[in-house]
Amino acid sequence: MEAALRKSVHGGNFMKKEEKKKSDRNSSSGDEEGGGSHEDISLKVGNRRRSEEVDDSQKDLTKGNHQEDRIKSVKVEMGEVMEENQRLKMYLDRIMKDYKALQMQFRDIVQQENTKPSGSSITTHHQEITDQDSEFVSLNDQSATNKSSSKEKDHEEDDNAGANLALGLDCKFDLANNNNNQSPNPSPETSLEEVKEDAGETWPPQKGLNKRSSNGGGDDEVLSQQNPAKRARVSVRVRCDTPTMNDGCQWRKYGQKIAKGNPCPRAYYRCTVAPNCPVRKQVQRCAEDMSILITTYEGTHNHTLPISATAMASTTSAAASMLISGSSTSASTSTQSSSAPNLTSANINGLNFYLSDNSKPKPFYLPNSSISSPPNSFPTITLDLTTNSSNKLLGNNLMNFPPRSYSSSTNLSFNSLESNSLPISWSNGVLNYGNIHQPYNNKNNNPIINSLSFARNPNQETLYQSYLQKTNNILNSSQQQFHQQQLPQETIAAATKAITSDPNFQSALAAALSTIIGSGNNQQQNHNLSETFPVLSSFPVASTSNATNKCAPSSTNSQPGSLMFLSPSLPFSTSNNKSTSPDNRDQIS
DNA sequence: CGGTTTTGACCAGCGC
DNA sequence: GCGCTGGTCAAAACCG
Repeated sequence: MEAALRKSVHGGNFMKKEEKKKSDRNSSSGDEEGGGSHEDISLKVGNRRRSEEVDDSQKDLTKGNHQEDRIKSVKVEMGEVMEENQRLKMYLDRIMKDYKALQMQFRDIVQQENTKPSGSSITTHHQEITDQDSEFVSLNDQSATNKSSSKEKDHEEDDNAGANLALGLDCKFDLANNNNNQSPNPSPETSLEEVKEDAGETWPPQKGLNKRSSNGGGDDEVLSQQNPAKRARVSVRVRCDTPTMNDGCQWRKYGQKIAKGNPCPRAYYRCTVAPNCPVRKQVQRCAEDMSILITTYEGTHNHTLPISATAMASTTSAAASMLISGSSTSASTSTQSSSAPNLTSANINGLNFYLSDNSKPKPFYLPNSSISSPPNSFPTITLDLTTNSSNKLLGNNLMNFPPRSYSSSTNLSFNSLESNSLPISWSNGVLNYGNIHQPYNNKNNNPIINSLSFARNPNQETLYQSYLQKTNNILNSSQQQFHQQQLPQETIAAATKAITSDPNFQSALAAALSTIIGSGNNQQQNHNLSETFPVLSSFPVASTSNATNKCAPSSTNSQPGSLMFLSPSLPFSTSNNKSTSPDNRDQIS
């Protein structure tokens, strides 16, 4: 009975679909006869329609009529294809131009950084960018700052193999040194320490950490150096059904507590990648929406991060940097009225972060975030990755994300950059790295096979380094040519840093380009892309296939005439990153 | 057996 | 001072 019902329903649907298809076919063929242009029709739709046209044409042939119609339709079809071709070429040209311009700008920035005296205060926007850059480095890899030289020697091989490349700005510094052969400018170590002191970013358990001296002095020493007023937290909201998200790090649960106002327990984790790593995180389900996982990071890793962990670290570090720099900058912008929120800005890793009132532009890449400084608490920036923002890219503009606030805090919105900005799409708050779907396997803690889609293997790193050298040569020869492009300096600087300093961004670019070029034969496309953009060959170009990210439900439907990046994927997986899931036993109702 | 999780207890900050 | 709350500790339990 039930089966019969279902069958009938199915049949009904099928009939409806068939009818609709027919009507579509008729209407489309009518369009063809009208010779109308189909600017906004995507490849997919176009292909389907073309195949249907072929069917129609065959029917026509069987009737012995309309041979001319068929020729006509084929001509129209060819016209469409050519149009699409032109459009794609145009996109590719634009991307190429931007790409090269960004490379050039990046080189300029590197040179400027090399000649810039360290420790100066933020006075101009550009300098702000570079300062934030340093901050980003420090937040990501404090091994450079905290670890003694002996330890660095111990991990020299590891660093050479992966760390430098894994961490965006390390890569950048290497690039600067390799390419320019210039004397070590303010070494990363130097600038990093400054920034680190500035940020006060390592975990200083604000309350009662020192109360138990038996714990050992490792953390206490760190804690005593912290500036409690400047501890930043980065909260990441992710919609996922797994107990915790895999951000690439190893965590050990050390506590669980029922927090007020939330029936779900809050779990406390501590980073166990390094014995004395001060980084901790709290994981809690959102009370309003149990499907939302809120992960709050605090502190800075004092060790080299696994490649798989750099994405999340970059994201959170950038956000934390923004938060910290925002507060410091706002302190300096005393001309603003006290009633209105000060305009604060930062640029971390190529991301423009602005804290501003409503009258100010708010260029942001991240679709949803907010910053809050609740009384008696630490400044916290929240990255809301739960909403499915439009991934559309229209022309050169990045998308406008509507601000979304979920706390009584300063809202951050994301406006498009100026034209000529990178056509990189952020989806769900994080740069869309494509959609390589790795089966979860972290038992061996292998960063390569970890869930992050942009992990590289050593060979790719070698390729990348060789590419960097190549790139520099190309840049030298083409610098003049591209200097003629009058692109907004700040925009380019931001985008340049984003693309050059963070391999993740490069992977994203690869994914974006492969998506732009087409969704047909991905491997072929990626191969071609790699030829066009050698840097892309250094990274595992994120597949744009329709693999799904467990935590980021696919929200993309290719739309006609728009450049779409496929399924949003986070720079981390939401599957458990440990063989024994920390939260498997959570009493999350 | 070693690493991780669980869970009750402890402590400090804060508001009343 | 007292109670509440958040954060942490550490012994026991658990797991591969």
